[in-house]
Amino acid sequence: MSDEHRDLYYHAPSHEDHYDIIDEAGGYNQEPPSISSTYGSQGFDPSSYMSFTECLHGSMDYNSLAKAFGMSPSSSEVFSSKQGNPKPVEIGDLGGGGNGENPVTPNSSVSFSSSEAGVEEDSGKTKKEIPPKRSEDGGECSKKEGKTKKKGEKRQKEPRFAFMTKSEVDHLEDGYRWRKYGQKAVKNSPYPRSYYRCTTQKCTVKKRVERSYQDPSIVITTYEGQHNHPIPATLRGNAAAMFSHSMLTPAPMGTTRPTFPQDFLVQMAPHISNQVGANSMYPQSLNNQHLHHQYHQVPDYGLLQDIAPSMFFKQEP
DNA sequence: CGACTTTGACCCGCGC
DNA sequence: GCGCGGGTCAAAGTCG
Repeated sequence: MSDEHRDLYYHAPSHEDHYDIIDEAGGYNQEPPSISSTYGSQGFDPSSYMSFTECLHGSMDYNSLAKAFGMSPSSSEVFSSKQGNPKPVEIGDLGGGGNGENPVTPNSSVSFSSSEAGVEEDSGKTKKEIPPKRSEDGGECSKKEGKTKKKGEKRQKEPRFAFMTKSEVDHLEDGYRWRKYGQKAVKNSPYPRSYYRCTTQKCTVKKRVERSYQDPSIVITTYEGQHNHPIPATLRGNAAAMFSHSMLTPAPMGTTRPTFPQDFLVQMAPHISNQVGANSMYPQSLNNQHLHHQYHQVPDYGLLQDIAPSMFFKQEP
């Protein structure tokens, strides 16, 4: 795919989920980036402003998210802020279907993506997401039944958000409790991908965690679904506050609002690193153990493809 | 003892 | 039809 690096083309497997990855170029080791200048041209709609917390809690819809991202709800785009030269790129499934290649930016620190829920189906892998659960969980159908969903029937796709973070630990604390239910070797990568499920009853949120094979310091975390419950009390202290304050409240007049998802991260970084507070997605531990490592600038967008060719789509089909 | 992790097996969809 | 790869299951092991 070397020639295609510039094209950012990804052969999206039809069965794969598409979601968007937004690479942020905050540059946290320096000073907080100028949010408005970086993405101002992307047409962000302030009214669509929302937080990750909202996303996770289901209080926002994907169209809104997409809107907030400045993209069409049905498209998959990636925005890279390469030095004030934002470039939207479509991307494909980050982990899932993919080929296992780890889409990561060596120099980027936090990026995230999303996909719309229920917009497209997922052919098979998600089947168990709506699972008639298994007996152990309390009376579900047999595993087979769960899998035997009607053939043509499309499974509902859960919304997804993928984050690329620079961290030494694979499993970043995000305020929720997760149970690992699987681990798979990733093709073309020496690092395995771990699968986690929210331990809260009835919460079907899952997340995948994998490490970039190109840059082992980067961890790709993909959230799938939306939490239908608050952050566990024990963790909430740090986790929930941040967003509610820094992200959810309307921007004061004259202040700058982030225009893109990555900006959320950018904006939130200082909060995370300076406050004892966090949000549902980047709570306390991030704050303590990881975030200070996470924000790095993306020097060159092309690099993203070098690193994660499987994840990016060409802008035009 | 409950919660969580590990890990091999299994299932399914897709491409060839 | 077969093989591959991703995703999930579930038994066994580990930990506090």
